[in-house]
Amino acid sequence: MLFSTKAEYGVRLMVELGREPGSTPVSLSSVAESERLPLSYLEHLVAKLRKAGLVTSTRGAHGGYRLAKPAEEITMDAVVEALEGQIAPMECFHDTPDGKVLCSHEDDGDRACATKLLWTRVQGGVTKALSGTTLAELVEFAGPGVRGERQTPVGTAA
Amino acid sequence: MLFSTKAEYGVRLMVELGREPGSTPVSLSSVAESERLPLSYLEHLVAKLRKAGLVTSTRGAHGGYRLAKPAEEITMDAVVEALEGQIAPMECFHDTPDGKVLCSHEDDGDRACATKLLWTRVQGGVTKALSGTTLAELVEFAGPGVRGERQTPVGTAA
DNA sequence: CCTATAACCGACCGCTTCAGTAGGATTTAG
DNA sequence: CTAAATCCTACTGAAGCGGTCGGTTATAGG
Repeated sequence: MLFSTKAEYGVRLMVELGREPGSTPVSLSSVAESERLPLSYLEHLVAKLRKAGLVTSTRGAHGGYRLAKPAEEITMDAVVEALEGQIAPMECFHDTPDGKVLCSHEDDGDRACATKLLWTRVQGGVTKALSGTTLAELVEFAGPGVRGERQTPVGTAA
Repeated sequence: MLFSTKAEYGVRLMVELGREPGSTPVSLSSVAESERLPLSYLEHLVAKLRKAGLVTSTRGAHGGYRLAKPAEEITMDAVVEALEGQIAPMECFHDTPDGKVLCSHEDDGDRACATKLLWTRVQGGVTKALSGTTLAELVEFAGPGVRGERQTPVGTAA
């Protein structure tokens, strides 16, 4: 498996938040219920999302979480990276702040690391897929939620 | 990390075999030495490659491993899959024999799984990168090996 | 003020995988 | 016969995964 359920659950959580009109915060427990996921585990995941600046929280009664910016401006590479950590195909594969790709085995004399070409291509494929997908797309793809905000019900004739 | 060192080591091993003219088998110990990898660990990896039909072995003294087919005909998706197992972005994500993509959460009523769109794209990006790369490309990219078969030394003027 | 509801935080736990080691059995060239 | 090699199984320490638990803080409503 390329990713763990942290990415799966976390993305589902983000979609759930993205469904909400905007101003009203959504409680984790309601997300846990509608997605049938353990609340206490979601707490860990949402903490990562918050630290990454993707969601904001309001504490106390009637509190909950909201998207930090509109769903159209949230690309999934940021979301997945917040949840899973740096996305690289291989341990020896860091991309530096300035966008370069490094491989720890580069010092093997002058010859290039045999696998670098392959991992670079894989890296490219993944990041392209992730950064080319916005949260808004997923929200629309998922359709209306379990909760009852059924305006313009998708799937039925207008 | 998307992949473990099993893929890294295994690919390096394949490249090492791909460097050889063809008929003479390469012993694992020589691969282990030139790639500076633990021999006994390579044994596990090469077993997977052999079971996947990517390499053939000859036992006994002067034995070793050879590619089962020319490097141009070996695509890296087969190699990585042999080493890492089924390549899917997410646990709930199987591709059936007939090429379809399945998601375990499909039964959540009639609405599609929110994350399916995302994982499908990631899957596509990865498999495209892997299946679009042949072992021959990597062998050429890596340049001449540590062993002394220096005909047409790359990097020096002809 | 009290209480219910919520976000926060850290410790813990069983399980699986990873990376590697160890020891042996079998095959084969010289 | 012996050295070199593949082959096979079992084991191990460390880390991550998926999840639980208990407790602290903050806040809206009565």
